Amino acid sequence: MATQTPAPAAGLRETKKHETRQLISDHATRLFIAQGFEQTTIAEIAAAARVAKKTVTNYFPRKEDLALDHQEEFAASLAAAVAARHQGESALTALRRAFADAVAAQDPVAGFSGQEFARMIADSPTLTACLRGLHDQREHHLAQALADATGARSDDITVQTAAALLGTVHRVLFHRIQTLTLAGHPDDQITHTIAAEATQAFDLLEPALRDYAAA
Amino acid sequence: MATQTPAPAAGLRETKKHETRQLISDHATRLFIAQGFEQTTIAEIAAAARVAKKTVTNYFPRKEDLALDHQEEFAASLAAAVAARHQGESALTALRRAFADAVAAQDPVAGFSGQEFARMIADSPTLTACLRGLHDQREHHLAQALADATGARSDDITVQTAAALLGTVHRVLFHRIQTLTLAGHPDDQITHTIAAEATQAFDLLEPALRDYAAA
DNA sequence: TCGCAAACTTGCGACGGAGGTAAATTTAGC
DNA sequence: GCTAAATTTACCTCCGTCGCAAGTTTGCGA
Repeated sequence: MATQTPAPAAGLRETKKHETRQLISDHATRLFIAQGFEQTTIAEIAAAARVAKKTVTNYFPRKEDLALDHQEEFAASLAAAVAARHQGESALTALRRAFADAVAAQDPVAGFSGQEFARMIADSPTLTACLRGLHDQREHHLAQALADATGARSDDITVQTAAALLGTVHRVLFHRIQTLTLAGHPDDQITHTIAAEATQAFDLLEPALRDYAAA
Repeated sequence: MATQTPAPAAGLRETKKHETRQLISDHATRLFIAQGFEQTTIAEIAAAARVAKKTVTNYFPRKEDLALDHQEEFAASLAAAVAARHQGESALTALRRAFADAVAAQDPVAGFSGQEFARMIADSPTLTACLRGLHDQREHHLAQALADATGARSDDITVQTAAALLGTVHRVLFHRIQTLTLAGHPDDQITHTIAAEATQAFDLLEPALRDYAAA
């Protein structure tokens, strides 16, 4: 009886691990938003969460990891959209749809992160640099997905350029959402504004990439 | 006679300052290339140049500044090309010309930095992140130049998108030159290869931006 | 024309925070 | 209880920043 471990979820150990991680993350975001990212030390976060400093850096190797969550999901989002495109749909069309859906859902991954969060990022050079890196990773993953879709090599100049242009439009719109959020616009208004601007921006790429990577 | 100071250059102080700066910079690049960026400490550089640690960080606030020179020139290059465009020439055409010229001249600012230097950057996450930041600054300056040229606001979505797309093509080609350099291709061959690829890449933007910001 | 003192700049040692290693201690799972 | 993993503790290096001393330029008066 006592040895019947597998049934109740995934063991106490795993549970506590996730709890600790969440505990640290929660205290971190709270302190970051309250005092700013650069102004908050890892020691403070550890003290607030009642754990050792090493435990913090164990779960989150870099300080930025404490602030920016869902990095993997973000980096993979564009590649996933291309991989999941409909029959006969081009990469551009799939990415238009993916963006429109994310905006309609006011997805944090698209840039709807809340005003305080946007302020935290904007005020921290470290975090803006980190965000740039994430956009870059996202572009690389997209290039890989386009290479898979077209049969070309991922370092082919056409693939690279297509991925860069598509990723760039997403990046510009992401920043636009951030800027509007920072300026205090309500999410519903942003959703409306961005929809029109996205059409405009993506339309620029239509002649260049209309049929690129059509399934 | 002895009091005739103004004629010989710009004073003893300025001279020594530049000498010290150059001395530090030279030792830094030598060590970086020899052992890698991350593996070289500021203390080592200071010891090699026979100055105090603080003197190094005084001339070069961040460690990256020791490796990446001509940052201002790089960041301003695209904006300058647009500002100096010919009569009736569009921004796209001006930037095509600027890139072609830089490639023909094998300009370091376009990516012709030498194999060892390219290796140093590629091997260092810090430096690649810094380079991303420079591309970003370059895009911002370009957006400002486009805003000036068209009379629009620099945070206008059209300006932002145009700057991003144009900057992106330059960025992709820059990385391409770096990659080829890293792979050991001689500069003359790269020049030839890149010329064709640049035509291809810029052509993608022709339908979108053919007459944008035409003077 | 000359000297002199105030203001600025350069160089220096010391400190705080991020990130990492190694060993000791606790705690889940068997 | 025993093994293994997680957490803690202590310690270290290195980057980047903060007061302090020394030297140089400049403004002013003689």
